[in-house]
Amino acid sequence: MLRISKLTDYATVILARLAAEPERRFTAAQIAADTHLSSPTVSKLLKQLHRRGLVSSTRGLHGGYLLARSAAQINAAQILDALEGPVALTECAGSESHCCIESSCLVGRAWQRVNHAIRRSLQEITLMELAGLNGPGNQPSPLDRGIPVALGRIATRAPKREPL
Amino acid sequence: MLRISKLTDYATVILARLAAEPERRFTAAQIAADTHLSSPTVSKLLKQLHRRGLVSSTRGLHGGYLLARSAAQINAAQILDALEGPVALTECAGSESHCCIESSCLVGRAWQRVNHAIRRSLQEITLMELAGLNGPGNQPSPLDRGIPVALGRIATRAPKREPL
DNA sequence: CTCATATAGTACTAAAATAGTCCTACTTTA
DNA sequence: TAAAGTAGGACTATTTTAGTACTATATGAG
Repeated sequence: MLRISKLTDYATVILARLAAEPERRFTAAQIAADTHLSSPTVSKLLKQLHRRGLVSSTRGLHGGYLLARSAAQINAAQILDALEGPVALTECAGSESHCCIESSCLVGRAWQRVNHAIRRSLQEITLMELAGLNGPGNQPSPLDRGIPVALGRIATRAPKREPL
Repeated sequence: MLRISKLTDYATVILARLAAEPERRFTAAQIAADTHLSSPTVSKLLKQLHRRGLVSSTRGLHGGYLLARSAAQINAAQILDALEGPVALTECAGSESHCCIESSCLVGRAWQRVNHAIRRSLQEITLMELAGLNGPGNQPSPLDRGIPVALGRIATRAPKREPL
């Protein structure tokens, strides 16, 4: 029903690998071998992750990649954003009038709120949790707190359905 | 970042239109005119919604479509399911061993939980809310209750990443 | 200073999912 | 029995996604 792209999934796998050994500098080839992903794909993703500031890189001999900050400071929303950009559940790009009638745009508004709710929940999920690195303590996830969605009554005037 | 397909969005628009006048029987052409969607697309979607039991249909002269049950009894998860089927955030179809290493599948497991959390939140959202039909009372949405995600520690044995 | 080993960036190709259209068959009622 | 409607499937085009290849640039070792 809701999907993330394969590449985003791969990126999470790659980040999880880096998170498992935060001190170690990995070459793209090493990660490819560890994750069984194709090496060009891994390179491509690491480049993208670097551009978005999730990993830091060193060029040249003995170069490689490193998590830019600790796994606890990286969350799922950031990973999604890095790979897929700020795309929303629905896209009603640009003009607000020729795509749908007023009632339909109210629907769009509702989706947008759902979108925000999901996004908030994604922000609560750290890479540490995604990577299963919660430590031996089995402490409860911060996600056990609830996520309010607050989809109350919607304004009468049709608002623009804009990306997240 | 997360997307639903255009068709699913359209379907919501169509359902919202039906919900606005629950007594009235709409022809596909009428809905198309109201929503400014193309008539073949509307027909296609209504057929699909009928097959999934969200709308009831009457054939022949003066036939048309009607919401199968009240807008309060239809939720967003049902709509998504009807249109997109039980697809999950990640798809690690079938075999569990040749797609990724153990740690990566732990990642998959985490996505699955996120998936469930999102799904639960979607189930809380009724068509009434999506259509902005909460009535003049401006009563708070049932979604103001929190949604626990419960992404705690994950098992060590790599589980299969299966669809929702 | 030069070579080997890495990342960085860009462009291209192939495959798959999505969106949209068309056509034919069946049903009901006037 | 004809008109107005839904039901269903097949087909096409478009877009997105995934994957590959190639070139440039940076770094450190000998």
